[in-house]
Amino acid sequence: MRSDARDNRAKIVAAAIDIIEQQGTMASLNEIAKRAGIGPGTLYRHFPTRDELLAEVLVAWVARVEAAADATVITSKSDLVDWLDRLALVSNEYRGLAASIAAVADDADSPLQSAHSATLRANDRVFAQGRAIGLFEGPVDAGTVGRLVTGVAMVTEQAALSAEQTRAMLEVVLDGLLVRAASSVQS
Amino acid sequence: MRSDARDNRAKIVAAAIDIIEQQGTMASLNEIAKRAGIGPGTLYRHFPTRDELLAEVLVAWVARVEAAADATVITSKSDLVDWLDRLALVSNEYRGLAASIAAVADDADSPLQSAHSATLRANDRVFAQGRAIGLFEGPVDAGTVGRLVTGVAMVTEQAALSAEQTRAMLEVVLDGLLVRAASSVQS
DNA sequence: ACCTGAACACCGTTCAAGT
DNA sequence: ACCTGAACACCGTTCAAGT
Repeated sequence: MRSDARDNRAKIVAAAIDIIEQQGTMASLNEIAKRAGIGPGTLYRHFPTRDELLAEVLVAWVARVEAAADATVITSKSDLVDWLDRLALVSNEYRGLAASIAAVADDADSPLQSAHSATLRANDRVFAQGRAIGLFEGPVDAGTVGRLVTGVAMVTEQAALSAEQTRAMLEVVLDGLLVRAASSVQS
Repeated sequence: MRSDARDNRAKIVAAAIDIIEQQGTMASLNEIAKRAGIGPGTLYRHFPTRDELLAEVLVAWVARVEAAADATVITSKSDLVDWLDRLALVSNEYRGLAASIAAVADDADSPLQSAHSATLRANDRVFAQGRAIGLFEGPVDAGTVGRLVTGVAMVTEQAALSAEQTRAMLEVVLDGLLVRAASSVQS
């Protein structure tokens, strides 16, 4: 890789982080190119699809999601709600992010796959803690949980819901999960 | 209203129904105008915003939602899941519909408000049946239910989920609602 | 090998000019 | 009073021409 190419690539990613932070995952690629000080063709040369660029922008995000899961200690049911809440929040860290990741759920070859599977794994680990301390016993389908949280994140963004409205949904979701997994703790 | 104006309005709505059925709520307005055989300016004269046009397209849809609620008889918990399933399906009748309606949730003056409140009322009536036959006793927040179903509908579309995956989410949601409303029926 | 930027076919939206 | 359709500022995307 030539040094000017390497420089340009870095400039594109920096500009993308900047602009996607402000405008969301659907931000104009031409605008990102302009902000990076390069021609649109150069952006396409380095990132033939929007998702490839987005994947690069999300590298730090994925790390943060995994760190959040690692830092989470579950000692009660409300800790699990807190976790789901945090996950929904993080899924909306950039506008359109939840939708961008959801759109890729069944495409194993997508450059965004690591972002998608990172949230699944994070969820899995946290729920494993819940099981370990006896909050429930039966199986909890990680896919269903992930999809529910994504759905909650998507409405939250689209309808500009308050934190309380979002949490109310997640409490319902968690209660549903716990009943179905034969929770030993009620209410 | 002049007769040519009335004709044009009807042609626009017919074209909009056609094209929105195929392409979803975000279909190109210029394309709708072209299909209607009129200039784009004429479309904007009759429908200054996309939502005003969409509201017209949804008149029949709203009637169908209310008819569906009227035709629904709840005799068991699984009937309620069936209802939620039906509501999610109907929310995705046009691509982008769930999102279009959600975006308008807190705007009482939106032309789409009748579409939004129709789903809320429909839900309310069906859940009232559930309460009447003793499936639960406590209050169920219609807003929370509506948002959850919308969220489920949105992920379903975005991630191209199967009917089974969607239903799995709705079963969790309903169980959560019932626990929180002090259900007298378990599993 | 890589970059530029004009060009293409589209958007939504407006508005002078027509009838 | 209503309609037309060219025009504007934008998209995403491509590709000849440059270095």
